Parts: sequence; structure tokens; C-alpha cells
Amino acid sequence: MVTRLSTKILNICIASICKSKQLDKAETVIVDGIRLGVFPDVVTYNTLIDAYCRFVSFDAGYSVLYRMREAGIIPDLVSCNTLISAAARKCFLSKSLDLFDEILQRGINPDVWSYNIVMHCLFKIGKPDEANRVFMDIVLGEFRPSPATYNVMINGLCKNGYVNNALSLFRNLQRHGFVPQVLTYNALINGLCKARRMGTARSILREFREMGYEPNAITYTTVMKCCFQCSKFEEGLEILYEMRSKGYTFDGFAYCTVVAALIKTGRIEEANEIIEQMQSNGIEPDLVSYNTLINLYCRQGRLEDALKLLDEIEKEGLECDKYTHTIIIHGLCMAGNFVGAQQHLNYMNTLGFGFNLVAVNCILDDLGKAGHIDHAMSLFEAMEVKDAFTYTILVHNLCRARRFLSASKLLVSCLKCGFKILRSTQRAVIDGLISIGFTNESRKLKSKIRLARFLH
DNA sequence: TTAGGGTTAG
Repeated sequence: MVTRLSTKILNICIASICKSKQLDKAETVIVDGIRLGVFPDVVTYNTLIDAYCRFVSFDAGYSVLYRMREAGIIPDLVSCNTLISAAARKCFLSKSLDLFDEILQRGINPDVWSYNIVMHCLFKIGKPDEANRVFMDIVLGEFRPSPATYNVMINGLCKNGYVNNALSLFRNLQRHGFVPQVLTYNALINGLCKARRMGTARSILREFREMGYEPNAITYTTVMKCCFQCSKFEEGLEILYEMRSKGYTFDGFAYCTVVAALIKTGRIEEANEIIEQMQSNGIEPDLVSYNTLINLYCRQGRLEDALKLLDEIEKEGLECDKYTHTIIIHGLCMAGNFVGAQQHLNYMNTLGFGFNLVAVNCILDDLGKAGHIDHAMSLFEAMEVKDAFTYTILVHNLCRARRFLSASKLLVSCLKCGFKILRSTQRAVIDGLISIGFTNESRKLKSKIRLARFLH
């Protein structure tokens, strides 16, 4: 009894030390405890697994399992769930799903937490149908869904383009007594904003306030991004100032949202001012903040500074992601260094990143902008994977080069593939054909566009 | 111990 009580105290100490990221100290306390006859149990090790995963690496967390077994302690469901969720958090989604299979093979019965994480992973890797099957298993099976089950489902549906389904699930759940949390509303508002369903987003936001909820930093960032998407810059900036007065700008989220929006519309000076505010507020930059800063440098024509920062990030031990590399490739193109851009794309391949369509689209666009339209055309022909961006970029650049007949031909083949091309680009082709005297072709193109709209 | 906001291309 005394030992069990002491272990409980030990676990409280370890949890508190781990929370403050002092893992070495936690290890020392455990060793001291053993010396005094207080032995760690499964809870102690589970706390360590979580802390190592969060503050060191997934592998470091996973290796705690071996130490547990050496100490004669059998990992339990919490150990497994902790690892599965850590893998999911770090985007090792297939690893997370493998761990789930491992649980089943070891004869451990998963609980609703395990299933929630699996659903989350399936949504994240773009398999909404499979996630939905897991959801149905939970709802119709022996488990009682937790609020997180519904939140994962609503968010996953939104992220995979099924906002209407998310909305009907939300309403159905409400009819059955489900009380949405701030988190549920945030996920739904974000999904609606991304789908440009501003009217519905506004009414959900109204309902959120009527429930007596106060918007948090996440609600604010979501609504702010929505303002920028609708070109309501002043409103967006006002939200940033309000966030600051409420103490919600404690991390880089809000700043990065604003800076990215300003960069996109060419308001580079203002973007620079916001970055300076972020730095003077002492916010420790994470990878996304660094990516945003590199992007700003590239847009300012400071490619040398961007590459220097890239080096610094790697020296700091941060691993650059596909965004970092894509921004650099785009930066190299904007500086006219297409050879360097291609080399960096190849370098990405050697690092194990998959095919990067966004980067290739950037190269395509920048070639067009620099007047190398024939080069862009041959790159386009060589591309095995294309999307709506690829077609829009090339059609747009063909118009820029006043090659309206080629643009029209490409636009028609794009419509046949079912890709949605920007209305403004379609208009540019129609107007271009008229401007060079091809009125009949312009009329034919218009009717083909109408037909495609009807069919798709 | 799960789940919600930020960064790349038209």
C-alpha cells in the first residue's frame, strides 16, 4: 500500500517534470526512486512515452517500450494509444495505422480513443470512405462514441471536401442531444470558410455566440483568414489587432496568416512590418514561421538571405518540409535561375519527397512569366500529372504571349478533362480571340464552355 | 494520452 502510494506520488512528480520538458531530470528522479524502493509502473512509463514523443522524437518515445519490457512492465492500451496519437501528430500516418494493427495482433482490445485516432489518420491521408466505415463501426458497434469521435468526423469531412455532410451530421447530432464544443464550431466554421460558404459560416458563428461561447485564438485566426480570402484586408487586420489586445498572438499562427495574405497580393512592405512586429514580440519561430519568412525574402528579391536562413534552420535541427523546398524553388525561378530550380527539385527527390506538382506548376508559370513560353509548353507536354492549376497557368501564359488559338485549344482539352479553370482566364481567351479577329472561334469556345458547365 | 487555426502554384 505504502509502495503503491509512493509510486503515485512519483508519477505526479514525473508528469510535472515532463511537462516542463526536463526529461533528464525525470530519468534521474526515477533512478533515485528505485534506489529508495519506489518503483515506476506502467503510468510512469506511459508519461515518459508521451514526453519523449512530444519533445524529442517518435522513435525516442517508441524506444521507451523496450525499457518497460526490460523492467518487467507490460505496455497497456494507454501506451499504445499514446504512440498511435504521437505518430498521427507527427504525420507518420501509415506508422500510426500499422501500430493499430499491432495492437490487434497482440490481442489488446482497442478502445474508442484508438478508433478515433485511426479515423483521424484515414481522413488525413485522404481516405474519407474508410474513415466513415470506422465511424459506422463505432456507432453501430459495442463502443460509445466520445465527443472527440464526432469532432474528428466533422473536421475530417470538412477537410476532405464534404462540408454538406459535415453540416448535416452536425445538425443530426444536435437533434440527438449532442452539445457542440468550441472545437466543433471552429472545425465547421473553418470548413465552411474554405468552401467559400460565407453565409452559412456567418450563421454558424452567430449560433456559436448565442451558445454563450467566446471565440478563442483558433476561431479568430479562422475568421481572419476568411476575411483575407474575401479581400477584406482592413477587416482582417482589425481582427489581428483585436487578437493582440486579447493576448491571442502568443504564437506564429495569426502573424503567418496575415503575412501570407499580404505577400499574395503584393503588399510586401506591410508584410515586412507584420514580420517585424512578430519578431519584436519575441515569438519563437517554428518551421511554418520560417517558411513564411523565406517566402517574404524571395518576394523581396533577397534570395541570398533566403538561402542563408535555410542553412540556419537546418543547423538548428529543424527538418525542412515540402513547403520550404517549394518556396525556394519558386524563389529561384523568380530570380531567373531555372537550372537551379530544377536542381533543387531533383534534390527534393533524393530527400524522399514524392512528386511535387506545386513546384512544377511554379516552374511552369515562372517560365511563362519570363517569356519562355515554348520551354513552358515542352515542360507541360512532358508532365505526366497535371491539375487545374497546370492548365490555368499555361492557358494564362499563352494569352500573355498573345497565342490565343493555342490557349483556346488547351482550354477545350482542359474542360474535357473536367478541370475547373478560373473564370478570369476563360474570359481572357474569349476576349483575346475577339481582339485578333477570330469572332467565330470565340463564339464556338463560349458554347463549349457552357456545355462543360452543364456536364460537370 | 485523441480532435480545431498558420506556410507553396493559377
